[in-house]
Amino acid sequence: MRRFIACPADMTQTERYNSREVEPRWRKEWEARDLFRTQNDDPRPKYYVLEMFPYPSGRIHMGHVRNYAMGDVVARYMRAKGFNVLHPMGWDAFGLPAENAARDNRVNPRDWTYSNIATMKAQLQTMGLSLDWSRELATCDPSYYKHQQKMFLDFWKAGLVERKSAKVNWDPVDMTVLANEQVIDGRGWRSDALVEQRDLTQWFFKITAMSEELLTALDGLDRWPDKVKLMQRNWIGRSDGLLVRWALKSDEAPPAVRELEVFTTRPDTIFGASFMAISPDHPLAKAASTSNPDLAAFCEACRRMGTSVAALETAEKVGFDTGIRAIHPFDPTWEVPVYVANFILMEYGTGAIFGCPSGDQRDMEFARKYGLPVTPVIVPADESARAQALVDVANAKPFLDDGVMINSRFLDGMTTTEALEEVARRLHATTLDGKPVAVRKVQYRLRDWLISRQRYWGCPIPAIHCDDCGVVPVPDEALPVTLPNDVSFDRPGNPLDHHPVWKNCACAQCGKLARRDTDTMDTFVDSSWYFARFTDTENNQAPTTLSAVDGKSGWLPVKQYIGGVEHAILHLLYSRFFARAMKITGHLNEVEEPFDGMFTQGMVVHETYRSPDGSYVLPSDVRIESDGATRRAFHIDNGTPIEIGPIEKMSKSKKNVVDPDDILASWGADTARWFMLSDSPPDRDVIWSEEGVQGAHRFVQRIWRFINDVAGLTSGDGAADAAASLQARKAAHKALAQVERCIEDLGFNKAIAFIYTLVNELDAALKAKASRSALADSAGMLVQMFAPMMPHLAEECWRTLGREGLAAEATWPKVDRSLLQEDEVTLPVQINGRKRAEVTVSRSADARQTEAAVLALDAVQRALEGKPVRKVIVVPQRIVNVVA
RNA sequence: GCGGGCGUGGCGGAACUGGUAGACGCGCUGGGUUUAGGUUCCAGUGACGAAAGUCGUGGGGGUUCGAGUCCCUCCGCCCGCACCA
Repeated sequence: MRRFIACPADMTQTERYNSREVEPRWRKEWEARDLFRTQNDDPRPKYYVLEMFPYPSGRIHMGHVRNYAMGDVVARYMRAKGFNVLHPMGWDAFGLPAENAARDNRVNPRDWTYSNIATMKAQLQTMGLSLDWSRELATCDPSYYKHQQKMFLDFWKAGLVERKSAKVNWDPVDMTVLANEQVIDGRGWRSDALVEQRDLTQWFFKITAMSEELLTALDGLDRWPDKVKLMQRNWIGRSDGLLVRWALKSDEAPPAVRELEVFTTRPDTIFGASFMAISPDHPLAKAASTSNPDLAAFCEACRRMGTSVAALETAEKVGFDTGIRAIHPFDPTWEVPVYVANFILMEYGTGAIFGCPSGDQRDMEFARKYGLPVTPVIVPADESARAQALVDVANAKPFLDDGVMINSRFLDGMTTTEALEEVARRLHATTLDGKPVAVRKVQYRLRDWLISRQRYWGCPIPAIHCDDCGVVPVPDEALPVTLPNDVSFDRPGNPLDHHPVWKNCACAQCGKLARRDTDTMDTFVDSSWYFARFTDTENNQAPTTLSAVDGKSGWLPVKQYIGGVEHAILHLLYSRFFARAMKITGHLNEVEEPFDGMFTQGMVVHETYRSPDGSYVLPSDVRIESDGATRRAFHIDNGTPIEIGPIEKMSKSKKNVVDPDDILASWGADTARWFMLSDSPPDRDVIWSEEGVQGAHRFVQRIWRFINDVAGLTSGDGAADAAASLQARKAAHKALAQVERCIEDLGFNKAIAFIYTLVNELDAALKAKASRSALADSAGMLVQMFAPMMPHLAEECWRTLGREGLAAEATWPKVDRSLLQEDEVTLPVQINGRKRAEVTVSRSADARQTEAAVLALDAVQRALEGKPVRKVIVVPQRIVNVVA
């Protein structure tokens, strides 16, 4: 409760704002009124705002605080604007850390996960987020994953699921598939065992069937960051080229193999071709290996090199001449050697290329290494640059730009673009075995999504393996296939596979004893549709309720999605695929793009601290002293000097972390939220600093004092200063217009800057004896403007001002445009582009009147020094420039 | 290597379609009040200069009455992809 103490200076003094007492009180009030529960049948227009749901790792971190503070501003603002806002929260609850915890601490993964969820939910609730907790979900709950299994089956029926063989990294000791990043120098990161390349039969979602669709639809995502769209474009990686078939010389090629098909985007360089290169996994390489033990050994060596990032970067380009010769499509006498090369990927194109050393760095290296000819075929269009380009090619520097063709027979003299068309046309017109030598082909980098994981803590794949019937889907009515609880992590490998009885089941087709699929789904599947699940309130029969999920009465697409840029490709691309797949299988009505607006927020970064021995020190163990320009750090316990290091992403290893619990407990949620939003543009990194939080906290106190001063005003409006009153109202409406615009653009830092300005102006109006009513009205608007960022303080101020109801329920005020118009405007006056004076004219003054007023100014005449005025440029409401 | 972004005071950053550069905050300086559970108020704070003024948005050039903003060029930093044919 606030209390006033009489003060000698005839001012009131307000007790300091106590967030510890105030914040829980208002949260209880919101909860008691069930304020943030969203009804699907609410007639107001719908607005769906969503932040990426967290993985229940144990505790929230400051990145969560930032992410959810932003989303909450949008949610509260749109609610005040009259929308029916959906703002839910859930848990991305499957994943490996739970299994690691189980192994290391002998806890059950489910117990570990749910206990983390309880902790983190309490933390989030302390933030005062306006979330509809009635829709909370956890992806590890059978009530969630049963729907996912149903959709898997529907996707399967629709031909969107495929079980096929793929090349994977297999760790023979841990008996599991490893991601490329987990293979270090060809060895498993845990076991140190040599990783084998294995062809395993795995489950895939056929995302490549939608490559073109996923690519072109990016153009329609106006409210996505360009950066994210670009990353997705590159990831999908469309290349337009030709498939060209080269005949093989019959005496060297294996029997029955008569041709080699290559994919190329540069057929114009075909006369610069000096070798063919094929993947060690290419059928031709395999066929040729049978009669050539050295080649077989070479291919085997290539396979063993692994696919780790390190291996690929350091691997030298090596090849093996198969002795086979290919015949140039335009010259039957021109023979080109066929090499097996370690850098050719079987997964891309046809697993075979022709190499043109003069136009490609990699081909150049290869040609130099094996003494293959280097024929320049393109030179710069600019003749003066040609000689140098030829010297460069001779010196092993390929020419990569477009230009003019040389050494290319019928192409000579054409531009690169012309040559491309001409070659394509001629290759198409040429036949080999009665068919055109070349056809156009669009190739994508995107691969099918491998969703099989040999893990326990994931969504079981609802499939049955029967010796007689093959792979059989689990019938819908047998769902969910639930995870057993009694699993052991004593042995390496998949606990589901080791479970004594779980995998035994009856075949859904023939009824004979069969085995469950023991793989679980990639956890990215779980997060690819949770936003749709949130739209459902009680229906437990189907993954979505069509009337609620999208279309006229539904929620999707999410109007504003907020999360880290690290999901730019994986999660956001998978979700786009899922929405399309869900539409095909009838789980969505019409939506194909799940997220209408996407925003990627920056990280929370912090200074690093190190003791003299080099070890990192937590910020909470450091005391900072500053004398003038320099800041020094000392250990809080023993006073040892601490070195202040660079500002980096918060990480446990560098110990530059602050615990949200500590921040929320000592400063309060509003201060933490305010600082998170105020200090940097939301898409950039924000530096967490003690000084910064203090500044935010000072502002909280300042608002509290100001509101109490206004609430405590007793003087009637009669004694008020009319000009100050008008100023207060103008300031409030001016700020309101700005804050609105900024919040809608997600420019929270700018919105906050305008709120600061408003407080400065209202403080001045208070001192200038503005009327009680003007101040109270303006202060009310101020409270509404910061309510989305600091909801608890807003409630307390709202009540102090004696306003009805809750700030969280108040309708957003309307900007009074008439108050934004000034009767007189002050314009800067430039002489020859340099500011020399200012002129104040009536708002309605036309250019002639303004010009006359400007030329009458002493300062202008002085600056002109008697020179004649050649021209006067008057930009209404902006500026005047006198040209002399 | 390819693609993208950015470069503004001591710091974080403002500046909508070219129109008073540095809003707002942090920090700092000086002063007042009070005194300590993260005080508050006033004044100042781009550089140089006593001042009028001059110079200032990574460097150089250009377009324009006028450029942080547009164009060319160079430099630096950050991010993404990386043997993709």
